[in-house]
Amino acid sequence: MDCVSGLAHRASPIADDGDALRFCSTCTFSAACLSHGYDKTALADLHVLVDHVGPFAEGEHLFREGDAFTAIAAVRTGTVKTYVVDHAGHEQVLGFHLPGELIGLSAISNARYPCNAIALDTVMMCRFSFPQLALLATRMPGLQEQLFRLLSQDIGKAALLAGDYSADERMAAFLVSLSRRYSARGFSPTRFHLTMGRTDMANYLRLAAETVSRVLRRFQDDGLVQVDRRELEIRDAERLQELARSVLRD
Amino acid sequence: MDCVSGLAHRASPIADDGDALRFCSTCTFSAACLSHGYDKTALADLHVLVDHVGPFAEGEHLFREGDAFTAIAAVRTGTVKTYVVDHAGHEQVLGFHLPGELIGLSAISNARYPCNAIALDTVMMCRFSFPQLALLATRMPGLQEQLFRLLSQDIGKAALLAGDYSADERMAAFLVSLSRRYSARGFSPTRFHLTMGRTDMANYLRLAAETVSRVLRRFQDDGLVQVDRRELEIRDAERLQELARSVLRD
DNA sequence: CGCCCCACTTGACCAGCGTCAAGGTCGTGG
DNA sequence: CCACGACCTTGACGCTGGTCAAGTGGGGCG
Repeated sequence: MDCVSGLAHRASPIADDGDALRFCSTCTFSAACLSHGYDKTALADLHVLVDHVGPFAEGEHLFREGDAFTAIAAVRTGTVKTYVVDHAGHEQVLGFHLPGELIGLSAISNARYPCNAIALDTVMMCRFSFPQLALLATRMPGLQEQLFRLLSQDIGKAALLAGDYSADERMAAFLVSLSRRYSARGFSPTRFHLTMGRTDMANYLRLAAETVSRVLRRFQDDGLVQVDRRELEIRDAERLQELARSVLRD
Repeated sequence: MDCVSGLAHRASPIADDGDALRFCSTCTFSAACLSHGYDKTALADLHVLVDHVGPFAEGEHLFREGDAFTAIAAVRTGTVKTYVVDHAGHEQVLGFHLPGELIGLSAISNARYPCNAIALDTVMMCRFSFPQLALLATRMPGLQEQLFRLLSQDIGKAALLAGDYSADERMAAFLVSLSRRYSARGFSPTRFHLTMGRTDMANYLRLAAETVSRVLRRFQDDGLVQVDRRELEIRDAERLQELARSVLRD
């Protein structure tokens, strides 16, 4: 099985021309992100330990809870959902990972993935062998520093949804976060496609799916957003941000 | 001000004899924890960049949100509470740090502390200069690995309380967690002193102080615990763990 | 010794959100 | 074109836990 947690597979439709890396902007971006700058020799060093994997079809698992961890991965295209299932069978969504974002940092501590990862649409990934990355980091202080920084960042992020916020605040924060993240990758900050269903959003925000539906409805009636099925338009970013402020802390 | 976030101060009542490190077991433990083993030369290397700070009196701040970050610190004695204040003035407790536990890992990403830290009783700390630690890590792969592991661990921990659990589950998980952590440091797993007030517990568990009171009362009536003011005895660890299971995921 | 203050407890009430149940709508395949 | 199913919406109702208010009790200080 073509899987992020393995290292054997290296097929990529983009790699066929023998010099794939030049064409993979996300990959270059990820490498730059890791090396914290576009230093040429650093990027070259990083590129040799990058692996392109995918495509994964919608509904396909990238890895499952308990799988051995060997590599961290960056999303190139598509959306990845990470989640755990509690002993009552309820799904707890931990996050949605958009293009350019890293997956797997929380797996380092036990060398096993602590959660499942599934593709919400067609997903392509860049995979970085972690042992090799760590080894390289001992020779590149900038890389080490950046890894520390990325890890540290994720600690704070997790605490974000842990507060006791209202359904409105959660939803607003979620939409603002999506908007900012899409915007950072060059997509429209005001119009985007929700790649996850209402149930996934609900499980992420710790709400019932019905509540998600009702809140979105009310946001629309209040002129904050325009929702049609999974297409979303933000119509009053100002007020939405105001609602999200206490959650996002900015 | 004697503060963890600064590096100038080095006074320690224990350091007076000129060879303090031998006597600071927590410090040695922390160093060992960081180097992931008791390798002698590694410990020696680590010891030279350790700083003993304190004592901090109850209510004294170790650092505040926005302070410049230079060092991570391990609690030697006492309890440290980390928290943020939302724009409505409500305190959100992020964690309680017992002897042997590290503070400050989430500050690496921005080089600023993202939260406040306050002593709940008399607190002594070991401080490790982070730049020096990172430098040393480039020469000691084991240390680097351990730092990655510790950072990664904290990512998962934060997600713990993020689920939508009942008041009972939260409280049970909190007590079981305290019990295990005290036990790991050689204290009794069944009898310990709650160093935080009901309000602090409530703000940590995202409950109202009244609810904390009621749940503890009911736990006592059901024979799960015996509470007298801040003294706590666990009387039925079995059932308490069963209640906490879904939160702790074990 | 006694007063006060603060942390905690207890009770009554209420609201937000989850649950259950019944529609609605879109896309797909026969 | 219709029928089915998945996903979403909408409504009615109830429970958990928050809020408000009134006690209780222990520790510290005069």
